[in-house]
Amino acid sequence: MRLTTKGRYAVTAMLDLAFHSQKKPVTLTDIATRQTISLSYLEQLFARLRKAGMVTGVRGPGGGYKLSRAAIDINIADIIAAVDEPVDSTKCGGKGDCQEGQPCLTHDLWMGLSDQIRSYLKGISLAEILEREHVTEVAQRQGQHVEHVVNIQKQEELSA
Amino acid sequence: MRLTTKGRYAVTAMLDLAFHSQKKPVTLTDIATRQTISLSYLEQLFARLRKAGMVTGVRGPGGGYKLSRAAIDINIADIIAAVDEPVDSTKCGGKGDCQEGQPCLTHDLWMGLSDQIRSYLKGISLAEILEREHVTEVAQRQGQHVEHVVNIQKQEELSA
DNA sequence: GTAATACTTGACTAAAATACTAGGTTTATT
DNA sequence: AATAAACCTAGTATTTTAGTCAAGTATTAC
Repeated sequence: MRLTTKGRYAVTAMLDLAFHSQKKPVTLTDIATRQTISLSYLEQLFARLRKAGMVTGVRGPGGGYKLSRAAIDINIADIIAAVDEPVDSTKCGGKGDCQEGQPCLTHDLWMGLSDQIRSYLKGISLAEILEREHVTEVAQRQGQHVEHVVNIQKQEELSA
Repeated sequence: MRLTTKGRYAVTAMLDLAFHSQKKPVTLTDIATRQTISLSYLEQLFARLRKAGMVTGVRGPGGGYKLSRAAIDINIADIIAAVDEPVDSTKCGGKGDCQEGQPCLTHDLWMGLSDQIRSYLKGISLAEILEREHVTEVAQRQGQHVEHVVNIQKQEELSA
């Protein structure tokens, strides 16, 4: 499990999508504008997210992207895994037969830690982040849409 | 908080150091050999770890590196922070005044998540990882100390 | 059907990070 | 003095990141 800016872009875009695609699909142009990410870079990321089955593209005028599942069923670990190249972090190809068994000692240690982080991020859904952060932070700053937010959360609870 | 191969190398090296520096200092050459990391790369990493006050260098023959504190007082987040360049992940320099307040929405969301990961990793010490992983995995492979392992496992079961 | 809008694909690139190489200088032990 | 080790500095090849650019294909409103 790696945590890079690429993964951050993906999570950021997915959060934006989860927040804005309640009614109609959201265009990548919109996300690119709001999050100041280049459109083509977003296209690359969303191609992977689509292959991973997390988003659905709607073509034609009025189209865009929407989440394939409810926001509560999409976790952070899957988003990051979708856009990241899977790197083989072991030098022995996972066979555990480095010289004298020792070098793989810390490989195992690290991978155990990595798994912990992964399962931790698996336990966090888009919906949870929006719930947790959004209402307190953003609605305050924007000073509006508070009722709207609350309504959306209720809808999500029903569909979950 | 980023999680890259650089951080993994640092954690790996620190785990190796924690494991092998019980009595005398450990040379970077030893770590480089065991973990198949280039010596000079290790030197770069340990220069940062030393500046962060996590390791102490002992010069001269018989010298090497040792932990500055007990392994239980060194956490993973600090190790990664020590070797990583701090990147400003906000486009507005943390001032929160991107256009119309919107772009910083997801910045905040992500940084909240990043803080969660950081505090999670802050709660994991080198000593804990060694305890948790080491005995079961490595000793088995080495084909010795089995009784010792069994005893420790029983202790873990009791404490679990 | 045409046009508008959206998504797809592939080639390319500048900049940064990664991992390493080489060569030195101190410092302390023997 | 010789040696072993940390410590320092600079450079460098490779890979990844974070895009850009160009030319498509697909869908729907009209």
